[in-house]
Amino acid sequence: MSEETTGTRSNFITDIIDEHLENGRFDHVHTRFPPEPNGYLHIGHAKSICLNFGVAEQYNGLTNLRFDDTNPTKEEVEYVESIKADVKWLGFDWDDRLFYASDYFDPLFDYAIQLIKKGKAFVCDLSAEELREYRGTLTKPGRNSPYRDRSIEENLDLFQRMKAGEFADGSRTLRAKIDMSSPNFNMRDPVMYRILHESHHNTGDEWCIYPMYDYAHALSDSLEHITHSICTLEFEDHRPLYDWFLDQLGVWHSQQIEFARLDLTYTVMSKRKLLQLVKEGYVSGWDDPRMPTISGMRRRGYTPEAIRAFADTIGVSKANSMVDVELLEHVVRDDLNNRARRVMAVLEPLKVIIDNYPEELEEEFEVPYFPWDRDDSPTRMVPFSREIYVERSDFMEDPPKKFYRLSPGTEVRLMNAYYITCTDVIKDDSGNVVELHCTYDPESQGGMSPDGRKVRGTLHWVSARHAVEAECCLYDYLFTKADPYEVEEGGQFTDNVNPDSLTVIPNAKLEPSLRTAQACEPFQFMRQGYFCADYGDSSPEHLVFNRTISLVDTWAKMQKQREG
RNA sequence: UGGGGCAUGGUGCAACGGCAGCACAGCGGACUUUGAAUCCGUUGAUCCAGGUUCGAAUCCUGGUGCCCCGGCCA
Repeated sequence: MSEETTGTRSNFITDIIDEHLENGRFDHVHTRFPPEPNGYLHIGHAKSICLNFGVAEQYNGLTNLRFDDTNPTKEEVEYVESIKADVKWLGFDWDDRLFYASDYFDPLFDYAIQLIKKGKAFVCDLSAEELREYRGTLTKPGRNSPYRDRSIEENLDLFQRMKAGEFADGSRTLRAKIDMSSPNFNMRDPVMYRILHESHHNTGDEWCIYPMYDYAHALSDSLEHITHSICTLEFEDHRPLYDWFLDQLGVWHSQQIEFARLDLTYTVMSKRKLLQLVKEGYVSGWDDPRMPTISGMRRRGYTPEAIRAFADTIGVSKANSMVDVELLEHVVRDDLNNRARRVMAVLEPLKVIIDNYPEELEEEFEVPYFPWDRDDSPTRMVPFSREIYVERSDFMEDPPKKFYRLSPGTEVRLMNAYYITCTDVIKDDSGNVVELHCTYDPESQGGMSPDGRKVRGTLHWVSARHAVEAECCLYDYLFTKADPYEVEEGGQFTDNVNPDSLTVIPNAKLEPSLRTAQACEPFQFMRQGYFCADYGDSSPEHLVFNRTISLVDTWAKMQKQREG
């Protein structure tokens, strides 16, 4: 039923929800997307966003955006702004339900008092190192803190004074009183509050004690009456603690559900690692088009629809897996194929002089942007003249078999213009081809000849006199290894950074219509790939285009196979 | 036997006791004013061993492999 209306497949999460709806555990669906504002969102977060918003939509439910901002040492407003922008850009709407865990510091404090009064929490004076020692090991149970049996009154007093700022960072914590012999570390009297004399991006200096994730998250979900709290696999062990807090307090009890995070080949997906790439200058910033961040992908020319289609395609499960980046690329190409205007641009120009074309003559051809829909497509005028540029790789003096492009004596079609035949090859002293001379067939205007003779090769071109120059950035994978973490002894993932991930072409030749391209507006440079003007660096005076992704290149693949 | 989780073509996801299917990748072909797109065809999988059953990817038992957990991070 829900499948037909949204196109979303069912999965183990919708199975759980269906069960809850049937057995009456819940009568509606309310999810949340809870990022910590300590970095920019990446494609892995996009999966989670699509999941949370998608599942809610599927059940006519709601989704909150909540910033999980309980650690002021890592969080910044720059990040909250970028996260809001990214979620919006992806096409999701939290309406007026924008929350911060830090909005709940007061009620969270009150809940902590309640737990103390119930004898379920205590102030502990153990140092961090001592606490680690008391916690035990994987196989050995922990030991009770010597402060575990403080009176409720003393705990209340101490906790208030922690809040009042009487104690130094790290000198005391508030801990839940659970079970130091639990095989699950999260239940060995976990820390609920730590002292941090640190300014918070949202609450400023109002607080010097901050709640820990497990405590804050469970209760934030509860306060917002979230039904299904969807998170990643590593929190599976935390669920008993999540449940414990809510049970002890007897409050609204959300169901935590864990799924496998996204892992992509040739990509790192941890905010810490991405931050390192930014800080150490491997990329120009969080929104560098090579980054797997949502802002990087946006800048590169991916559309929100493509990213959502990708999330849809990969599905969701509990199995750790590594998605092949080619799947992402396929979805991006598929999306762009349907929306990108077709234009002509020459990346590596080779001058062609058409000897029998009149020197002063200029023609303009009206060319549709969507060639498969000639009648209804918008068009633009493309100028033609005696000297044009073609792609250097479209000429070979000594071509192999099945090379359908230009070579001495062969005839090819200039897309939407004329047939030309190469008559002469001009080289410099070192033997490099610098210029081609051709003749054209005036009868073949528009790219068809009246005699119907077949011309196999079709080339894109740009009139030299009218060409607009642009910088073009071509991107390759940021890493040379499918798994960037596969390193030599003592190495680290940055050893696998691809030194050729960015190729800048300083002066590509574009057809003049591209002068007015809008940032992020998708174009297909025919026979090359999808490109868009860079929203940061491009201007009418200095055009900069990013290659979003190349076209599938069967010819290049054949060549490679021949070599290998 | 510390605890928790996961195993289906090369990759990701379905099949919920009844013919193992979809997408990507691969391979072959058609078409083509993009060596793109499109269209058609096609190779290829249930971790292992037992058991229950007329029938098991699915249920049971025992193995094996991989992932997560000893922050006052999230």
